Amino acid sequence: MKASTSTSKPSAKYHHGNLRQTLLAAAKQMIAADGIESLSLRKLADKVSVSRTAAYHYFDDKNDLLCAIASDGFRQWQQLLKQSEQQNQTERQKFEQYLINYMVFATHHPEEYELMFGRCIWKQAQCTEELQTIAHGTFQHQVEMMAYWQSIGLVAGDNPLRTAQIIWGTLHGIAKLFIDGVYVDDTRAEEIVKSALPMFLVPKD
Amino acid sequence: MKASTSTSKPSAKYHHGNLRQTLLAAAKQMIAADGIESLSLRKLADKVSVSRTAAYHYFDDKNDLLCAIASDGFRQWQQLLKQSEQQNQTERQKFEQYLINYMVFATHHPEEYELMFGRCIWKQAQCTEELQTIAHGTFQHQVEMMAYWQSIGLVAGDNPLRTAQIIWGTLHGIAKLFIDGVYVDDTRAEEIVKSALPMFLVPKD
DNA sequence: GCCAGCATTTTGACAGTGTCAAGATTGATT
DNA sequence: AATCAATCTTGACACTGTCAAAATGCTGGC
Repeated sequence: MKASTSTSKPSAKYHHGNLRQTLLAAAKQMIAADGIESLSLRKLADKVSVSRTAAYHYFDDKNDLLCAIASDGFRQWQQLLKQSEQQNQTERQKFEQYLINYMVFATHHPEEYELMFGRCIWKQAQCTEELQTIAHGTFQHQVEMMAYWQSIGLVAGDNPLRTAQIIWGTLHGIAKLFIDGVYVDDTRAEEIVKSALPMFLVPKD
Repeated sequence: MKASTSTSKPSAKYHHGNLRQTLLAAAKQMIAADGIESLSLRKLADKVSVSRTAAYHYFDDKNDLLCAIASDGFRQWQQLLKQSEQQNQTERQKFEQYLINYMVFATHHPEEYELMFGRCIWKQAQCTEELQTIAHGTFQHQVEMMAYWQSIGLVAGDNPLRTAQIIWGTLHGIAKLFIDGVYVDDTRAEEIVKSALPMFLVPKD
């Protein structure tokens, strides 16, 4: 199979041309609008004006499609991290920025975040090899960053892995309580994270 | 063979007698075994040897049944808290015990925990008035305890609500990462929480 | 040109789901 | 014993994911 370097024209022909991408885009749009659980392959097919089972030529099953969306989410998150790391700031600022980035990403892409880190894929279904790989890479990177910040005396704690787990847990927990609608007050997730920040740092004085 | 041997009353009568309780018990057992999403009203009805729609006489719909299970979960959690609070320990010990209790409850009743705090009910569907009430009470209690520990100089921070949100977020996040299978290493959730504990406390010296 | 072969898409079908409406059964009350 | 309300069952419908087989259109070899 070859990557079609053809003219990317959205024609409504029998052979769609780039159905895989179209499906992914439409699916993302639909879960952003109505949530993961209200996405059905049939509604998706309808939206793209294609038959019910057309998607099965590009995805093994529904789970495979969701995994693909999650993988895209990880790529997006990695790119955002990359951009942010390039700005030259103090390490303290970078750490704070990382926490805020995490929160902003999670709350701005709640459904994709759920796919990336939620039970839907990780517990219930088995995840694609691609997803497994890219997710693991992201986790690894996360731990390494935490370990670094710890090594330079910015972040408290003596066990890097343990500390990374706790900090990530905190971010994840706050994000999920917001996303799932348990925290519904007007408090912004960002502010909560800023409040939590000193907890993680080595005492200054 | 039927599963009716588990219950002490193998009454296969038309009028079941205590179908509501039987349904709840069987449903809990099923979600504990195979997860929330693989619970169907029809399989549940089968297990209890009753017709497909019998449950509709006691529950508005599937969501209503799940809400009832979640409510029971909150009652169970409240009871566990009560027991634990009666033991006379130092406040510091009580705080630690609270964190551990939370983690043990979450990891020992993962599916019920998901119903209590997860998206399934809080985001996707609307929750029962009963659930709303009991859950709100639990949250309130949680915040009050945190505020108290903060007021006596045990827990750090000057904004009780904010601090409660963060600590709860941390617990929730770590719990969910374990429950959803993102944290799969042999590290025990309890130990992670114990590591996190000093983060929350006012520095000793 | 044309036709075989292949990738792509569709149609048909099936089992499973939640849920509503209407009927059947039973225990209790008059 | 007849009636009634609570309880449970049957029938039906729309919706879901997914498989097998058929249909369609593109492309390369003659």
